[in-house]
Amino acid sequence: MDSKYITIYNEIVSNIENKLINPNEKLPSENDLMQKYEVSRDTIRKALNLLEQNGYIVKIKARGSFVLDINKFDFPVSGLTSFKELSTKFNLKSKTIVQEFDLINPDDYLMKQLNISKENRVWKVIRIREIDGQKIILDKDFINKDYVQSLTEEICKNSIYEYIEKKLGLKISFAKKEITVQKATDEDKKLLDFENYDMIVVVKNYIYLEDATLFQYTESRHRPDKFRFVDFARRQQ
Amino acid sequence: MDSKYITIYNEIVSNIENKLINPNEKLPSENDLMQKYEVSRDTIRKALNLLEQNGYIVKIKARGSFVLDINKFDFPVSGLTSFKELSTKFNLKSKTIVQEFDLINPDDYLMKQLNISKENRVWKVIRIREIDGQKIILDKDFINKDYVQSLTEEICKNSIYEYIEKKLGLKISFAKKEITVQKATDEDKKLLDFENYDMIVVVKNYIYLEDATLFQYTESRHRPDKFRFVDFARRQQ
DNA sequence: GAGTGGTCTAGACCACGCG
DNA sequence: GCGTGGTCTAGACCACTCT
Repeated sequence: MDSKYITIYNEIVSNIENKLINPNEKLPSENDLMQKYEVSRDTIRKALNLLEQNGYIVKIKARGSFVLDINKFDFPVSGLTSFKELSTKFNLKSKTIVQEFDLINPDDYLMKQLNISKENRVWKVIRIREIDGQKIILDKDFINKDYVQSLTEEICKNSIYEYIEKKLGLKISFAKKEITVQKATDEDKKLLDFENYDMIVVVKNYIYLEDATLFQYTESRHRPDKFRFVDFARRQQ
Repeated sequence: MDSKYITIYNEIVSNIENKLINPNEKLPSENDLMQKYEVSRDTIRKALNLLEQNGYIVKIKARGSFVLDINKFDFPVSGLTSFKELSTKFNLKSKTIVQEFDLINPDDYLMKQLNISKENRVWKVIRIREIDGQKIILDKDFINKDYVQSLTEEICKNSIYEYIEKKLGLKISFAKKEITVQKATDEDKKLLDFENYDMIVVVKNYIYLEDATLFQYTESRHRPDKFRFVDFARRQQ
């Protein structure tokens, strides 16, 4: 059961996405919305703040809240959205090849990345992502076994996220992401359809659970021409 | 005069940055903070929510709020921070060369990017950013003259942002950012110290004012080896 | 002057973690 | 069972825009 403000948020989001409210149009005032949904102003304000944070509206003091015409569906790699979620969202013909699936002892690099000791065990999953018949992305996932006891190759073919969140009930709360561009390695060139590029876009993801423990490190290596990252940033006051 | 919750936010931020509260330590509970600052709980919660959004803390239900050990100063290109702000923050030896400074009629590409018509006039500023003696970044700014009447080459040598925000009092509210990797152009290779790279990282920025009008389009072209983007993302519920 | 969003207060009940 | 953060309410005053 969602809270009231989440329900209201979702309703307004679908109104915007289904063009029941058009870009640049004004939303009803907070007072009107209070009456419409029969809640307090604070509840309305929570819903509107969420809309603002997620780039659906702008609130302008003494004027009202306005729908933005920034296309939300334009976001290929924003936030924490997984490959599975993205490809289903865009209806892409995609395929995942599990190249390697193992339970390993971490080396020094991994111990540092995952902030663990050599007693820990780590799931190592290497996957190749194919879109429209081209091998574009090389994903390397390293997951602390303390948090995910069992994992199968079958799960990796689908979505690890889905398994972790839905089956295990672990809650992912935030991630730190770093994007750099590096020389492509021989491995990159071997495993991907790399044409003549010599650089690769490396996205490192450090993924944290609700209690702020780091449990997964992911390195996502993209062919440069197929990489696109869109971000929506608000100016801190 | 800042509002109470902003003041409290700033105080806690400086406590965290000055290590008066250490990473992984627990903040006082909302109740304690209410008494300490003599404000209502709502005001404390606003301050804590800001801290959470900006990656300083995690709030865990029924346990408390905890300081994160993610280094905030690790963020080279996050949010809307300008080159000037970044280089002073990191004490980098940097230089800005104004390559071109003009008032132009927009071409088709620019009309589309800035969502304007051919009657509009646009400031065109091309700047080369030098760090540690190397020409690393090529910045192309296009600013709708409707919003910024006068601009000088002198201002461009410093910070356009500073001029716009402090002198003109225009408020930047949000930006849409897109990162891609492209083939470097001859212009890139001519104007930058490009060594042997043939790709360039292109960051397109669409910058909006408080009333949601698009007033600036910026294209920032980075030498691939010197590019780094760090992001902090929260999972939407 | 009416209407808007921004801030702030003082209460309330809840679900959850921990001891 | 106590303390925690999450949600919700009902009121208040302010600065600002619109007309």
